[in-house]
Amino acid sequence: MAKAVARYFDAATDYRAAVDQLPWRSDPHLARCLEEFTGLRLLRQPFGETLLGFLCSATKQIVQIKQMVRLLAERFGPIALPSWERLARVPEADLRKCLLGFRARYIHQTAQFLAANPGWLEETERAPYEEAKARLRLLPGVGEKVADCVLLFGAGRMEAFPVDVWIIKAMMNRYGLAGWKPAQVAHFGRVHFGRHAGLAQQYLFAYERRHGRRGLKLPV
DNA sequence: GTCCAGGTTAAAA
DNA sequence: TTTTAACATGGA
Repeated sequence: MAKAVARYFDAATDYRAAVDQLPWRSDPHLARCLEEFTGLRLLRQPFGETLLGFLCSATKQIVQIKQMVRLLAERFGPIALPSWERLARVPEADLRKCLLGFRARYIHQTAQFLAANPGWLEETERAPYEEAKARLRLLPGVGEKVADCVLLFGAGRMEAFPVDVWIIKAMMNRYGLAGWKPAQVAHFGRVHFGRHAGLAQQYLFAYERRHGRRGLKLPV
């Protein structure tokens, strides 16, 4: 498990330098997260696989997302995850059998689009952050959050700051941003955490998953 | 049985 | 422009 994941770490990233540029000196909560999760690393997964994984993620628990991805690999891979080229030849009804629910349509339509536009995904991966994000958002099922996840974990863009329910909770519980909407939280995150906001996001996420389980209000 | 899960979309206000 | 509901499914 650890081994399989480890090959996806981005060894080229200088994490010491990146972490040092985060505002931990003026942010006690971030400092606490950095201390508790020393050695935390970002995944660097293949771009297309990351897109597929996060197209499965909407309002699903992580264990269930893993299950969906595993079924896709077993059913259509069959060794690893199926390519988009392969997925384009899979009927939507067959995708639905992988517990995907309404996400099956997202994957099906995305596969059709990618099949009709060869090289589009590779170009997107190479594009500057804002442009890459805008392109990804053209795909059905890809909004702000998923686009940022694909760029952070699939392209190593550390300026991406995905805002999910855990980050909403973290901002509410640790930063007093109760009632803030996702777009507002995203803006705060980019401004407050800076160039490596995505790295900070992972620390906040890890901390909130460990300590913020259940309930919206928690002792800080 | 009810609520929620690493959201997005289209319609309605 | 902002808010609301629907979307599928399974675990807590």
